[in-house]
Amino acid sequence: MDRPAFLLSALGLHVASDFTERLRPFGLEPIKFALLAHLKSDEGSTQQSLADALGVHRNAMVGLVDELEEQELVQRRPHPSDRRAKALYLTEPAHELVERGYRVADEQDADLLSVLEESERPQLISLLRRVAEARGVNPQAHLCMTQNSGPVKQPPTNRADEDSK
Amino acid sequence: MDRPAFLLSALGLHVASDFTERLRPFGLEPIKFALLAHLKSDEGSTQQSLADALGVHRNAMVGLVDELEEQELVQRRPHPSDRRAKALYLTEPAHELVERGYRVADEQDADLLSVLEESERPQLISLLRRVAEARGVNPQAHLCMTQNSGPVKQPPTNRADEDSK
DNA sequence: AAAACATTGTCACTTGACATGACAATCCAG
DNA sequence: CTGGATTGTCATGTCAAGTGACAATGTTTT
Repeated sequence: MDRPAFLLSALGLHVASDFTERLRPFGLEPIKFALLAHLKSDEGSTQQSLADALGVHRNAMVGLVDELEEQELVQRRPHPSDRRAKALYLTEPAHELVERGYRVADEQDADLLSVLEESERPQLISLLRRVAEARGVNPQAHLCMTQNSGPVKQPPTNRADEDSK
Repeated sequence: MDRPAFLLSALGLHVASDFTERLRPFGLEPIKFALLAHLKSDEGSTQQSLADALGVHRNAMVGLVDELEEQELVQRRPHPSDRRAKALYLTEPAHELVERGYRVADEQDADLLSVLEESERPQLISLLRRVAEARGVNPQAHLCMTQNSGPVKQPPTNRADEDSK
């Protein structure tokens, strides 16, 4: 079975599930890691804007933030300019946790590429990036790991509209 | 974000979801396509052996076969040598449907690789295959698309047990 | 300013997938 | 023949994800 789609799908599932396991010892799920990482580079943002950035529904953010707040990783503070919204902030432990999460990701990448020659690694990355770009793949939708955000938006097939079809 | 794990996960999700959509017009879900395809190359097998091959639970096969039987794509016949088991067979329409499913997969592969130069396509496939092989990725677990079959079994990291860790 | 409408965070509810456990029928080992 | 395993089936329980509604607040229109 040398079908690239097969390979990509199977590898993607493996990688996602593997990442989940690697994060588990830290009491962190991928989506929560993504949330914290986003927050770290954009503190004070609202639940809504974070939800948009992560591709999850506003309603789902409530439970997510509830749990992270209970773990003392984020704080809900009143938003300075909008009394409807909550401004989210990381605690100090959360900052460290995000760093560790990135290190986990680094390790996974290293393990993944360990079978390849040094020169092949950037090749693979480049090929993947080009395919992902061409297909309009959302670069962070993978952390949701749950449902997919609806049907795949079809990029115009790239080849000048295909022969017969 | 040039992390290969990120890219693979995101691309895998895209590809899986895309395949689901491409199959939808035929009234077929990926897991059912996999089931029919397996059956085509191994007619008369039991639900149990098919379940093992596809990585789904025996209980789940019941509903799957129920629906496929209702669509007149498979038949349950008494197993010749084991009166507990059912032997599964494809109907004629199902044979054609599997062919069409393979053609859909071919089209998806072509679309996926269409951004790459001719010479790069086998490169990507080869790199993916090697990584998948090294990580012990089950070549067809991707069609389940639902949950993952538990924690990823860790291949021995490939590099002579890593420095410090 | 008032009224109409949109947005934010929250909650209750429904839906559907998935795993678990039990069961009868049948097979197989001793 | 008896005890234990296997096959297909069903009835559950559990849990996540989506939907709709809501109060509070912000924004736009008149």
